[in-house]
Amino acid sequence: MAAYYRPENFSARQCVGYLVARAYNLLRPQMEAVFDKQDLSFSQWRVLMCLRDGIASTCADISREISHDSGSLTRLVDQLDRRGLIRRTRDRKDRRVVTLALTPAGRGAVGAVLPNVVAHYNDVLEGFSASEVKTLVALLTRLLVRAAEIEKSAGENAAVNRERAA
Amino acid sequence: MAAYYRPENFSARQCVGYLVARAYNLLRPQMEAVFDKQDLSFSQWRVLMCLRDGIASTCADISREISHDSGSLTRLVDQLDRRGLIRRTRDRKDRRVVTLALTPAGRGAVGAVLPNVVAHYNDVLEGFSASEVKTLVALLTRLLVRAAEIEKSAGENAAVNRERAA
DNA sequence: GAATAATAGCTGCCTCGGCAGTAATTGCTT
DNA sequence: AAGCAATTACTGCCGAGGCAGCTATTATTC
Repeated sequence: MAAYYRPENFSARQCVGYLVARAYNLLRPQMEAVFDKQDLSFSQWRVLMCLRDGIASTCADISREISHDSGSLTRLVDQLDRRGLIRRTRDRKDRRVVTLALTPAGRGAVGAVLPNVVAHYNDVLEGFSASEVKTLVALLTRLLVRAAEIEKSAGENAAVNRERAA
Repeated sequence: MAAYYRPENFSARQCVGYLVARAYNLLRPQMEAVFDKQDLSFSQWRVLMCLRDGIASTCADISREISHDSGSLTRLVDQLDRRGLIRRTRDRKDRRVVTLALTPAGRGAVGAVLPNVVAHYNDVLEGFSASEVKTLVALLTRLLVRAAEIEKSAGENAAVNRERAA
């Protein structure tokens, strides 16, 4: 695309980033309320979903998936481990890696909250047709992929700069 | 809509909330990097944009717009005020209210960063047609409106419960 | 094969932002 | 008119999460 936004006619309310931030800031506390009964946080839930859906199974992969730094993830994993919802296993082949897995209790917790999560998202999507939701999901996914690309190339540039400085 | 999601076939990657969170977590640090040169934070930027676009002009309205609590907003306003980017004025009609306005310096700061902001968002939207962006903006806006409705009714329910408890 | 780089996970430290509580002001009720 | 509820802005307090630094392990390079 040539260039959708221009400085002359830029307005926050038409800006994808502004809207995403606003949506996140509205949805997140609502999700926290949904998880409150089960004593879970939204971030913990995201970790559980990564494991349940097979999106990622090591600390490093999960931290990339949910954009948390590795330190923050260690603490999240600590909490879930302490409550017996997940299990840590040191990898045999690569002994740096800790592989995570849902325990039966963890699967149970997910099953217990899932109906409430589903109900809330359906509530938020009231008035949307199925095809509209599909479109939204598809567009957000594309945005995501692109943003991750930018992230990655920014990291590489930083590495190059570090090298130049040395 | 009947019910888009169901517990049986729910997957995180197809979930609007999961995608919004991921998008936010990717976009936000990128925006922080854009503002870094001007010593602005993304949150400060959002306040400035509210004022520039006439979205809101009091602490209370801005705090609702960006979903920050009033305490957090006070501190954001402190920072911007201290740097001379905005001006606080106690309202004459309603003396509880503090009305905010951009100073010339504030307008200058916005103008200085705006091209970089625009450039970054265009970068993120590479590969999107203009109509796709319009669709995404429209769908996100509808999601937002609905989420705000839920937020509001949740607050009313809480008030009712408080009353019942009393 | 030794040296260097890169990656995984972990630990202090610090900032941002949410929560609860406060004072001042206004609106509502009766 | 008077008291009660609601709203605005502000202040301590605390937790979540980012950053820098660390060790252990693996990959790369010479």
